[in-house]
Amino acid sequence: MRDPESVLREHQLPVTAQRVAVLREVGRNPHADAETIARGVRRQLGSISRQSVYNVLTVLTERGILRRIQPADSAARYEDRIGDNHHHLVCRACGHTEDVCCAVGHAPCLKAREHHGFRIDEAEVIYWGLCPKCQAGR
Amino acid sequence: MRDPESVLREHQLPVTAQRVAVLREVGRNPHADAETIARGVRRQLGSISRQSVYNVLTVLTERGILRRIQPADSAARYEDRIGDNHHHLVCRACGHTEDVCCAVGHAPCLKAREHHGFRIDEAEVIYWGLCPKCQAGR
DNA sequence: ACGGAGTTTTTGACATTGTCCAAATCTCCC
DNA sequence: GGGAGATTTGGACAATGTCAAAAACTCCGT
Repeated sequence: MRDPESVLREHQLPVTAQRVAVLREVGRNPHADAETIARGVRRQLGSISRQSVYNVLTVLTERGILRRIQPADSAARYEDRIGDNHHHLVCRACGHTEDVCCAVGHAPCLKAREHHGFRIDEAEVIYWGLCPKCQAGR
Repeated sequence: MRDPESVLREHQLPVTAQRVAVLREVGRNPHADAETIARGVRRQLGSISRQSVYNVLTVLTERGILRRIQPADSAARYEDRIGDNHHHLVCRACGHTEDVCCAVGHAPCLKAREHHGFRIDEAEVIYWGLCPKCQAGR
């Protein structure tokens, strides 16, 4: 991701130390959850409130600067790779997550055969399995 | 789903009033969450503890009698339609969920283009959109 | 039927993840 | 530098689960 401060200015968002630090953390640490991001920000700034982490993540997600993913059995995770509609590979054992390219490239990338009258805007795909480390571990 | 008591016996699970009632509720009410199931069971039996609902749902899921789905922003939901690897259509506004047939029919139904060494066993697909009612509501 | 081993259910505390609200603080613009 | 408006903070609260130990129950053999 580009320089956090510029990103914020481009989106007409006031630049605060908390926002800059959160953006930096997400950039360094893709698929991190709120708590992990908070710890990273505390290393940068000394402290940040839990609520601010959530505020910042929510605003950045609403503006499309970050993307939120919420695989089963884990807290919400955030990433700054956005706009390419990629999918995720999640380890059932340790939760480790990798990006995988979408077959089609734009959302919604899959067509449901029946839609029951829904207006569909996204097809979310999560591949579940065991990562190399957890395969070896047993 | 078939008669709950027979299902339990076939799986060599002790038959208890709680298990029978939970199975019946899930059958009547696909995609219900634990709390909704608990309310339904209470109408049948008078009472059930929260923990028992979780115990029963966990056991039945482990045995493959039920399937658990966990879309973002909602509690875990359960269904008794299993084995056909179908996917889900979820309304962003009200959470209403419909089943949609899988294009391929067996898991994993999609191939990731890269797998990063993962051993993949399932491709989970959720289509997000607005259900007919929520489209009309605005 | 009855007894008893082993499982299930219950109860209540606790954990995690997140939201609500009001007060204090900060950013940006003039 | 001042001030309006947005952001951050702190603390309470909510939802969804899990843990552990005691009580109750199911099933099987007799």
